[in-house]
Amino acid sequence: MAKVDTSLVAHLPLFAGVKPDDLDEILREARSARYPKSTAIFEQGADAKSFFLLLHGHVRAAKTTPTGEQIVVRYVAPGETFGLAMAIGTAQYPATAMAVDDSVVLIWPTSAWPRLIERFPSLAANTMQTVGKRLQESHTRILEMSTQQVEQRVAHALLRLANQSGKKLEKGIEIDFPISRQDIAQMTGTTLHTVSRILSGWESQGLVESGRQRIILREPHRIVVLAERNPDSGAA
Amino acid sequence: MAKVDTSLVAHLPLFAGVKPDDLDEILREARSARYPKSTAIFEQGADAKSFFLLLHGHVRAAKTTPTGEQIVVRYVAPGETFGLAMAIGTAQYPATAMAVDDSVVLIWPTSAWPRLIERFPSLAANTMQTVGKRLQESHTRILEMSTQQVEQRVAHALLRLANQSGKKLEKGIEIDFPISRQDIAQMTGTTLHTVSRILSGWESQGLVESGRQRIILREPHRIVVLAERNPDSGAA
DNA sequence: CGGACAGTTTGCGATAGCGCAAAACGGGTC
DNA sequence: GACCCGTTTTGCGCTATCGCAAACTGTCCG
Repeated sequence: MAKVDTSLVAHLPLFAGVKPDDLDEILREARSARYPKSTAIFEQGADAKSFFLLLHGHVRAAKTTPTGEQIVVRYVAPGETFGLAMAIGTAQYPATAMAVDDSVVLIWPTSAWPRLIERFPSLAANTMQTVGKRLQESHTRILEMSTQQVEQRVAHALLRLANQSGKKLEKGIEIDFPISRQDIAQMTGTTLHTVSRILSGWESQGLVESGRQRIILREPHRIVVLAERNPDSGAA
Repeated sequence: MAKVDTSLVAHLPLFAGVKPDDLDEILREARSARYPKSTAIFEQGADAKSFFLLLHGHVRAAKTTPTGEQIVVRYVAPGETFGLAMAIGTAQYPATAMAVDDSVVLIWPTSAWPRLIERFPSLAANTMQTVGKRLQESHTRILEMSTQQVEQRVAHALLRLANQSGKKLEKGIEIDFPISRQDIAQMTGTTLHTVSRILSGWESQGLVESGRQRIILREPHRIVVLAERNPDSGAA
């Protein structure tokens, strides 16, 4: 098993307050693995044998209903953890994780968690913060779904993606991994058709430039305006 | 300050794995307070000076948008904690808490938290579980809002309330605190008008009996069916 | 180079649920 | 016992969004 360079991960929030030597010890318990694009990392409902830290690539966490509909819970960016089922006291993964790009992850066995947090309390504290932040994001999402219309929700979703995984280029900000209209629909609680119509509209106004699983925000500022505008105060 | 009887709270999940003597020490750091019906316990955005454990009554946690719309994040039942901002690393409360019934709470100063979890690690672990559970509930709610129609969401919301705070009586299960159509609307992402229409419909079918801020589920089982039915497989 | 296919666009009805408005209904108060 | 106020009910028109269907397009593959 290849040794993981501590300098690559030392700055991550997860390891804030952990001493270099300790970090070394923590990393020794992990192995790394590569998941090619479009492969599943774990499935919803499967026993949570491991938890993960994403090093490279992008991972989509999605939840499926009994009737087969899906929603995207979140996109994981490099440096973030996922599959933390055990930390929150669940024996099975509550969602499915899939690499949307060729991805490299660190993997710890779930069984190592209790020992790790006992030896390194900041790990527990940092994880708590992470989970807390996700909880607040969920509440924000619920708030948006309750009070905003689809166009605003899509605007917010794209801005968040751009913020989290945007690649700056001359033309604007490009979302740095393949994402389809369907994916955006599943993030915002709508249908791919509606998303397509909205993006078409924006494209003709020069707000975005988009193609097959590719979106560039050309005028982020104007999209912010869209996201925040009160529906009934709009143009004629 | 009146001393809190440890036997009243020892069985709570929050204190699982805490020794009686330790529990005593933990409780010594808390004070208790009474909030009459309809009084605010803390406001969204205010500095998180304290965290709370509900002993009696019911508390509604709600989030308000910049434009004044509200959603109900959750109803707190006796034995549950709320206002855990500091645990999740936030200096301000992300929501407003209001007593919906005369309520009694235990209050710890936020500043006590770091010391408490250091001395009693199970507190931290238990809190992590709680937060994790809430995160999953949020995801479930998002899933429902994305894939189900209003009637099903209302059914789910009422079943959850009945489960959490239902009082069994001969006629059925009564939700044990005052709750308006508006409240239910804010839990399900719809309007009070739509909730009213739905409940009227159910009432005429004998599924519920309801009045001013009062709801009794007369036929929980049939409501479960409603909650789960696939929209397009319904009656003619 | 010619499919074949997944993803995207677009048109066109259908409709669930909203928004407004007005009326009816408790339930507590003086 | 009359009154007042917050809650609930209900009617009615409107529209944002869905759902289906069909055409289109960029990409990968042989």
